[in-house]
Amino acid sequence: MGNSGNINIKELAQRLNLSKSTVSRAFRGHSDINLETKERILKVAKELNYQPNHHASNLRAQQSKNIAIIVPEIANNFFSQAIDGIETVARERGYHLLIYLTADNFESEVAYVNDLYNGRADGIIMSVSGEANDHSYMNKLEKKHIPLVFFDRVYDDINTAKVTTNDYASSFEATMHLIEAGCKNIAFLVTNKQLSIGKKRMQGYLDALKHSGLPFRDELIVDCSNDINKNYDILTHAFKTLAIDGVFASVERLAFAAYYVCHDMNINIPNQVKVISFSSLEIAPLLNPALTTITQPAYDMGVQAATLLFRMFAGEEAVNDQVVLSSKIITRNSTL
Amino acid sequence: MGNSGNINIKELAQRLNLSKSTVSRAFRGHSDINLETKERILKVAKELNYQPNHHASNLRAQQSKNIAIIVPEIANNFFSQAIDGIETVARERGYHLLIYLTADNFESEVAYVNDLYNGRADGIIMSVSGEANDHSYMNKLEKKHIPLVFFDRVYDDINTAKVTTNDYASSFEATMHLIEAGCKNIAFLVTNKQLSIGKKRMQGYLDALKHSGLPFRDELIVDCSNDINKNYDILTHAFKTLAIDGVFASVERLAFAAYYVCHDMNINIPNQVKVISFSSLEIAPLLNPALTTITQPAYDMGVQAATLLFRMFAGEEAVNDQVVLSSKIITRNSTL
DNA sequence: TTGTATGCGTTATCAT
DNA sequence: ATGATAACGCATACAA
Repeated sequence: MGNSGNINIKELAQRLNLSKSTVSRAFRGHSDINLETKERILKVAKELNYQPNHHASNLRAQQSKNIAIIVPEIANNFFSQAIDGIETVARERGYHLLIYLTADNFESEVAYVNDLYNGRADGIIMSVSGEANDHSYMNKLEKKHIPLVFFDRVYDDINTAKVTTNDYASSFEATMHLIEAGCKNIAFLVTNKQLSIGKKRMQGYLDALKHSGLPFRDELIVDCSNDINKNYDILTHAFKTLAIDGVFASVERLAFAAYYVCHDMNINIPNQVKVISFSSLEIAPLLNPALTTITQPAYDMGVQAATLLFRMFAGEEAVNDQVVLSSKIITRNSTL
Repeated sequence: MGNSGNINIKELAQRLNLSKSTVSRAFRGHSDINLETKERILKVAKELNYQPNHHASNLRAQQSKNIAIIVPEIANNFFSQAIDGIETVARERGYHLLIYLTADNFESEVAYVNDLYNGRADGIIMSVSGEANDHSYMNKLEKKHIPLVFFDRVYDDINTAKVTTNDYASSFEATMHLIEAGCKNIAFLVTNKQLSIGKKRMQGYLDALKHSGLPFRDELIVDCSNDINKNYDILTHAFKTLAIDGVFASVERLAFAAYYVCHDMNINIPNQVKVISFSSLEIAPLLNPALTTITQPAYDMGVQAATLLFRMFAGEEAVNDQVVLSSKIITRNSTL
């Protein structure tokens, strides 16, 4: 038997009475090779379960056919749908997907990126962690010629391709929607005010208030955490003290927290408080009450991000490409 | 400048006036090396962004430090939570995660598995596609010494480590719950009757009927698809014709479909129809009405699956390990 | 059309 | 403690 099941090109060539090069040619597209020889090789290869070793091939080719996806979390409607989109494009092109979860931890993010300088991935698609820090470390990627595409949550100061949605405009619109529904004390729920995405959404909120002549109250910007229990407490306190009659959640998770709190405090949605939220939840209509959402084209964003990355692989200077897709506000009972 | 940003061990050694071997030693744990030399090497390496090439290292070591995860879909509460669990364990051990989505397509599954014989991954964690077919092709993995762990959706005839939940028992219990709530005509919603997981859950349903002396009606086994519109039609027809007063959804998605249909047909849940479902939805309490669920420990299953895989990496004969975790029935308003 | 030889970047063995 | 060298498995340039 020998080392059963670990046949390499050399052994295969011996069994076929051919040279390694000829066998190799059978597996590559180009290079001349006799059709019959090729078929004979492939047939035996299949029988013996031979496949060219990935590391050896890639060491020569200096590429991995891997794409690294770095996201804060995966158990999240938005990100899982986006990954789905990336997968569709990557699979078409024969690329593989590596997944990294930062849990919004900046150190993890840095560690992952640093771990990708070694050829494990040919490119990176990333939605950045929530923490505000020095991210110049990312510039090293450029030096290594590893293409990078940001999506949704981006670092504005890093010069690379980006796929985002019209956060400012839809936030403005969402806030106007609440105002038109009669809300006067609208809370804006954020997880991280510093993050560019939080800023843009907040700016839309602020400008809508101003546009409508409503006063801005700093307390109504409710800075939440990633901890579900803490958020419950934060929101409970907010509802107790702020006379809130409208909630704009910049992130799905915070809308759910608001639902739980309102339920427990016997606050009726939408009669006493109206709620709108960024959300990719497909069953938003099934909630009690059905949630009015600003729905981002998550899947499509993934497709676009992957497409940009492949453009960069092809040598096109896509670094400056900024794709902006539109979110859609879907009105449901929570803002009736 | 030269080929900027693509420094290798040879160049690094030259700049340091050292040999490749010494530089290499600085990066590996073992082998003797002068501490000062080591620090000097690491310092310069960091400055130049040098990292040992992944393909070269792995070609030598004959391993990739990659784990392949093959699942039907990722935009799914259960699977994304399970992946989260796998990630936690894998990250701890310095392993990377490759993700493959089969969309319940058997050909894709086969293609992916076949694509993993080449060293790209050291092991596979898999939840199988829904189609019933000949899966003996998987035995090749064993020959290649690529450890395999199934979770949740398994092929019973493939002899390898498995992580599942007590599907039969919890299905029995779930059905009993409906019966005790007064249901007489309980529909069982499946996506694929052939798949082992569907069978086990169905058996629990059947035995509970028998146990309670309720008649079994074949029409009440409602075979659904993966297409959301088709399911809507199938269920609408079922509700129109079968006098259903209870629904047991073997899969989350089908419970949602039932919710939509009931809403549109003005069927009140739980007054006219009670609904229970396998589900990993974290916001089940927020649904209208709150959904009674059989909740699988998704995250934990991922952790267990990964742990088993590492045990196999370590050479332990875990092939026969069958971990069975318990699901939990959480009663909510949909079965009140 | 096929074979020979070299190098991809690393690490382990053996020498010094 | 450090250096020279072979080998991991493959794919190409060149020779035949």
